[in-house]
Amino acid sequence: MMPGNQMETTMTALELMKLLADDTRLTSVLMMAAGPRCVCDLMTALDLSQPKVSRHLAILREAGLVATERRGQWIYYSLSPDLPLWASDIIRVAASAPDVKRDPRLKAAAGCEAGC
Amino acid sequence: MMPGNQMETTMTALELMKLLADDTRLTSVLMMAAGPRCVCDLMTALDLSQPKVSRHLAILREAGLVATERRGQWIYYSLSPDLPLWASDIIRVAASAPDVKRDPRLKAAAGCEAGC
DNA sequence: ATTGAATATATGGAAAACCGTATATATGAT
DNA sequence: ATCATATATACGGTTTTCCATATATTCAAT
Repeated sequence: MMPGNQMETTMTALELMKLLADDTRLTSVLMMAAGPRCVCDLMTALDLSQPKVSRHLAILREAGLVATERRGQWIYYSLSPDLPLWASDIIRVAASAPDVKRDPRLKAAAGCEAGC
Repeated sequence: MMPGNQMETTMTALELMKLLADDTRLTSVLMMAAGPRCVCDLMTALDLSQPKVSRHLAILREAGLVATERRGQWIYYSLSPDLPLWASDIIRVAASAPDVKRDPRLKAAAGCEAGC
């Protein structure tokens, strides 16, 4: 398989809601909405174990919500470039919810603070 | 307790996603976005058992997403009038997803066809 | 007071989701 | 070739969610 491929081009509203109905996945997606993130970015920002982050990212990837790009030693995740407009709109609006704007985990600057 | 009260005024993005991450609840909410619906409306439109609809509506009500109003023999559910804008925006955008627009269950005219 | 219709809740079980731990793979450096 | 780092997956168990069935409540009509 070539890198940067998309597996799913269609997505239902229900499927998107299920993907976003988990704290790890929702917060990861909201971080990616501000730019690509590698796994260690998310690990440190969300203070979660590596397998946990990786497994949830795999779910997002298999659903076609996020795309991956390898850069040397690590892999960057970002929102899929061919997301339908309604889906990226929902993510954008969710990012405007007060509790999200207040979330300290999302205030971390882009780029891995752990030096990875 | 007085009728038409709201129990929860705050809601997080994650909580909303969890509420919408179930087919019965999502479709019910999308139907209510077009106007108030009684339980029998939803039962017939979605072809679901009464207890199933009622239980999911209770979940939406307890979360403060929907409000109820009794009219004689039956009870109308509608989107809570004091939903934050971001939440109603997400519902509105979800209603624009292609699979939702195509959903035959949502094409039923307002008002109970079963004559209730 | 009884009945029937509409709605709500309780209960037990099945299915799905999530998690921690352990292990595997892939890359880059020595 | 070996090692360290980054990431992915497999496994077993726990928790959560969902469901079907049965029962309770509430209102209106008689």
